[in-house]
Amino acid sequence: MMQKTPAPKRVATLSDVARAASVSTATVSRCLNSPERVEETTRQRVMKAVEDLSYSPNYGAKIMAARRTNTIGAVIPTMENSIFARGIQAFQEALSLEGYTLIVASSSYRADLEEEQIRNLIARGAEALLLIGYDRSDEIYEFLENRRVPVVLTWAFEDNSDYHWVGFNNQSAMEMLAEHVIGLGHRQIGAIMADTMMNDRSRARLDGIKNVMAKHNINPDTLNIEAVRYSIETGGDAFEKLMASENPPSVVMCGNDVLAVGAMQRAKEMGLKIPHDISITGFDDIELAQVVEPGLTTVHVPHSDMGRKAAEMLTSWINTNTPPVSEQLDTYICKRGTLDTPKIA
Amino acid sequence: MMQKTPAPKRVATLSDVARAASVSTATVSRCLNSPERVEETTRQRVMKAVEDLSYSPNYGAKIMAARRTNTIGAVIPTMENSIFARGIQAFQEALSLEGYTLIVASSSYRADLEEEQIRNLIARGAEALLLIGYDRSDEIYEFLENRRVPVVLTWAFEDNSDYHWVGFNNQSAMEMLAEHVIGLGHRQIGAIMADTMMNDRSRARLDGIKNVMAKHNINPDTLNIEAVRYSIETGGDAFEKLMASENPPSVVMCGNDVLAVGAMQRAKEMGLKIPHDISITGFDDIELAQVVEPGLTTVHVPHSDMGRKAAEMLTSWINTNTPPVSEQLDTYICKRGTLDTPKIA
DNA sequence: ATGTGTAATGCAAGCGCTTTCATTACATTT
DNA sequence: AAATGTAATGAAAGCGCTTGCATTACACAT
Repeated sequence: MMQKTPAPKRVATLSDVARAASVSTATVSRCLNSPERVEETTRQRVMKAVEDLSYSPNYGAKIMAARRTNTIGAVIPTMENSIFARGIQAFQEALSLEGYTLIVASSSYRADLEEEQIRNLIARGAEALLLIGYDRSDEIYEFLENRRVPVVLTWAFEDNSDYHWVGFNNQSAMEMLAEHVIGLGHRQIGAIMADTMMNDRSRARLDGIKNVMAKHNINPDTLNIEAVRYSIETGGDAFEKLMASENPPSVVMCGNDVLAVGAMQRAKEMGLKIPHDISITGFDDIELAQVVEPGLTTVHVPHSDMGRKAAEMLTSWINTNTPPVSEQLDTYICKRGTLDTPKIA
Repeated sequence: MMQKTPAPKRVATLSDVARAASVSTATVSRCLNSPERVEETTRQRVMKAVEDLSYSPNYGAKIMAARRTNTIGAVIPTMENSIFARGIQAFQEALSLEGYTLIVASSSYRADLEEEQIRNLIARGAEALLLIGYDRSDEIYEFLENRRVPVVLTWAFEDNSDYHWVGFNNQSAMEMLAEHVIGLGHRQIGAIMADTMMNDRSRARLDGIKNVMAKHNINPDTLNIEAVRYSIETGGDAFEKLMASENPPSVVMCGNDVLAVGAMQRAKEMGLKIPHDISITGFDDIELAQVVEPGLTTVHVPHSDMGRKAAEMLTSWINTNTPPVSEQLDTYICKRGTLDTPKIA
């Protein structure tokens, strides 16, 4: 079987089925989409033909004729690590409850690719979109608005915004953590963040740290920042660089858990005891954070809630044609074992 | 903006653009799909109209008219943890190099959902499919064959098979690990596996352990098995159960890394030292495995290679209409710190 | 028998695009 | 000036489906 893919025989269409079952295409269509509207005996005959011919509807034709796709799209920066996994999983579960299908695309944190993916999803018939953060070109927002596409922005939150959000305030979340860190006595702080170009979440988190430093009369310019791509490896490299600087930090605050775990690993390799010799914090509270040792002190983000609520907002928006009200979710500090008072020099 | 979604004004179509630019729809289509075939000045006029109207092609119409989708589908058991993430990421990167788009669906390890998703992807125009393992109904294989859909099976491998594979032999991979484990002196073995119903990988791995036990004259019936869903939590619970049994194992071999990490965590909570008091092994070698402490001894699976090769096979199959030859990839034991000789009772 | 209401079915238009084939416009050759 | 070739464009035929409307079949009431 499948050995030599025989001459590409045409695939069965609705009218093939109709012919085989000696009915009209309309009847076949109804059998498939609203079976109660066709008589039992006819339906059985039709279904048999469907079966025999391995018929499967052509989606293109279907959405064109029906003008509905029941599809919602999401474009996320990456599928590689699990930062977005839990949220998207919850999103998709909630969507399927409402009868929608999710299609996901990833942008590799690149604005141009994201834009392409957005257009792609729309072209593919996505009736609404979940997007991460808000840093993107005016053109694409304009495009979305022209097409009247319901869009909900997640993983961030902004008051008095024209957009619709379900997320959290990255800056104040990080401020909370920074307060805690500085309260513990840390003065020399290092930061490992994602590149802040076109990454509003990362930028907000960084601003959070700086704000709190300023508030406590620590010159924000003394914040030693490494901007890198998200990965365990790069997190480790950044950590090493930070520690090699002339005023090595007593705490390294990381833009997310992946980076933090990379830093932790490298610290261990360098013979540093966490948190005795060096404190490290993360952001996101993904699986990884509770699995490393010691457990990573991080900011807990309500991934599942966010996904679920985003789904509710979007489906209700589609159904009622009324934009939903934005919703701000809470984060909290998840204290585990990587943060302590600074080591006495 | 977006404040109250005004009356759902019709979205621009190709002919709207054509009218706006005073050309025929054919010309607009050519501008978009083979710009070199239309004169510079005309093209500019058309592109301006496209821009002005925020035109975006209707995918349904497009695939219907062009009879091509440039889309390849994959259905994976879960997106939640990162077991499949690296492989799929590589798959998608390789595909996009060839000009294909990937659409992913997940089945939650449920055969019925997987079948639904497969039909869905086909209906949506997937020209080929990547599937995990081979446990699925005859009907769906028949369906796929009738429709002449190129399908490559991954994460497993079988010789002399009618299907096309790019993967590895789960059983012999696990046998290799079991040999090592038993060679270290372990006799009382525990296993935490995914439910083996409709999960060929899990079944093969389990068989691997039993085989090697038999070979070394250890009664395979003494293998203490816990079958659970994949998660850290359930892995921990299973571990606890295993240790509470009357002949607690000196080593717990887990069906994958997620389970193993769960077991490790619980072991620590129970005050057990790894690997001194208890040895634990995993399977997959995902990120998690190198991050826990001690590092998890596990079977390394060539995720990225598998994804990349699967993409090559599928695109070449589509292009040449010739099924590719299957490819078996190697796994190896990744020795880290969770496996040692059994503790002397 | 005839009339009426209802459920089952068919007819055919049209969804928005691509593509073949024909036409037109223009440059080049004779 | 006529003939020829070439590049740019347009006309129109579908692609496979849904669905509004028309038709038919049949049960029941008159």
